[in-house]
Amino acid sequence: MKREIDRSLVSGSMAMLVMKLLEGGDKYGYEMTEELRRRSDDTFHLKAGTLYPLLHSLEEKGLVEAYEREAAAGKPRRYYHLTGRGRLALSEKEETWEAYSRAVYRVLKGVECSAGA
Amino acid sequence: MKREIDRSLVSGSMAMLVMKLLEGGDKYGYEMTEELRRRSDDTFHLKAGTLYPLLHSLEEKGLVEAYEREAAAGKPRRYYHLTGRGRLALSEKEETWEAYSRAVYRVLKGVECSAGA
DNA sequence: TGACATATATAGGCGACCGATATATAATCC
DNA sequence: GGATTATATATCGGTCGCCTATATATGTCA
Repeated sequence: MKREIDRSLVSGSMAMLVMKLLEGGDKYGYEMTEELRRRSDDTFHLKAGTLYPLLHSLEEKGLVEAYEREAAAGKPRRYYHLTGRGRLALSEKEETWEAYSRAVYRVLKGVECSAGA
Repeated sequence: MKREIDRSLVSGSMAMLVMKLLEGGDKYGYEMTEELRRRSDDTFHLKAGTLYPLLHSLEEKGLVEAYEREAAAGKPRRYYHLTGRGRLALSEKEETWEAYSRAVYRVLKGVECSAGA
């Protein structure tokens, strides 16, 4: 079931979603793409070309920390850990998201704010 | 009250919101920025530099039609009308938006899909 | 006269995200 | 043995959404 989402609507929230995944425990990149796809019910297809630069930029900002660990087989994995500042940034982004989606809802459903319409 | 939203989260849905405004009747550009600000409870500050190019592109795609009308005073106003194709595109965008925000909700709230977590 | 609100318009730029491509390792299949 | 696929990370170049800055013209009010 491929419910591919219009890319123009998907912008901006990937950093929040990735950090949200890390809230539940340290993870490596490839794992995140899989988990995001599963948890979003196949809605988000986070690409490698998006994810890895995103993780690097989060690391630069001190929102995540990385460490390498060998896997049972294959290439060693680069795990990411959400820092304290990362948790703070995440909760801010969540608040922002909720305000944003509430506002969209208000416009779409025609809810007027105190002015009865 | 200035609840300015992080721009990186606001991307992508402006075309939908603008068409939604036009669903309630023909409007001119400046009017839309005011109404969007009001209907979103001061969350969306749609700028002229965003709106007018957006309206032009919607017109090119045949989703809206424009006509000029003189105002009681000041510059003549350019009204926009949502076409049939525009209404169709709008309802698609609304569906897309709802699927997207539902998916974000699922990730944020940790709702697993049938796999009990 | 000069500031401000109304009203539309474009150029230039920034940043998010993706496609294409490259890399290395291991398993599977023929 | 060779080809393909899955795992795993990485970068470059490009597209596209939105904004800042700027320009334009008109009317009002101090």
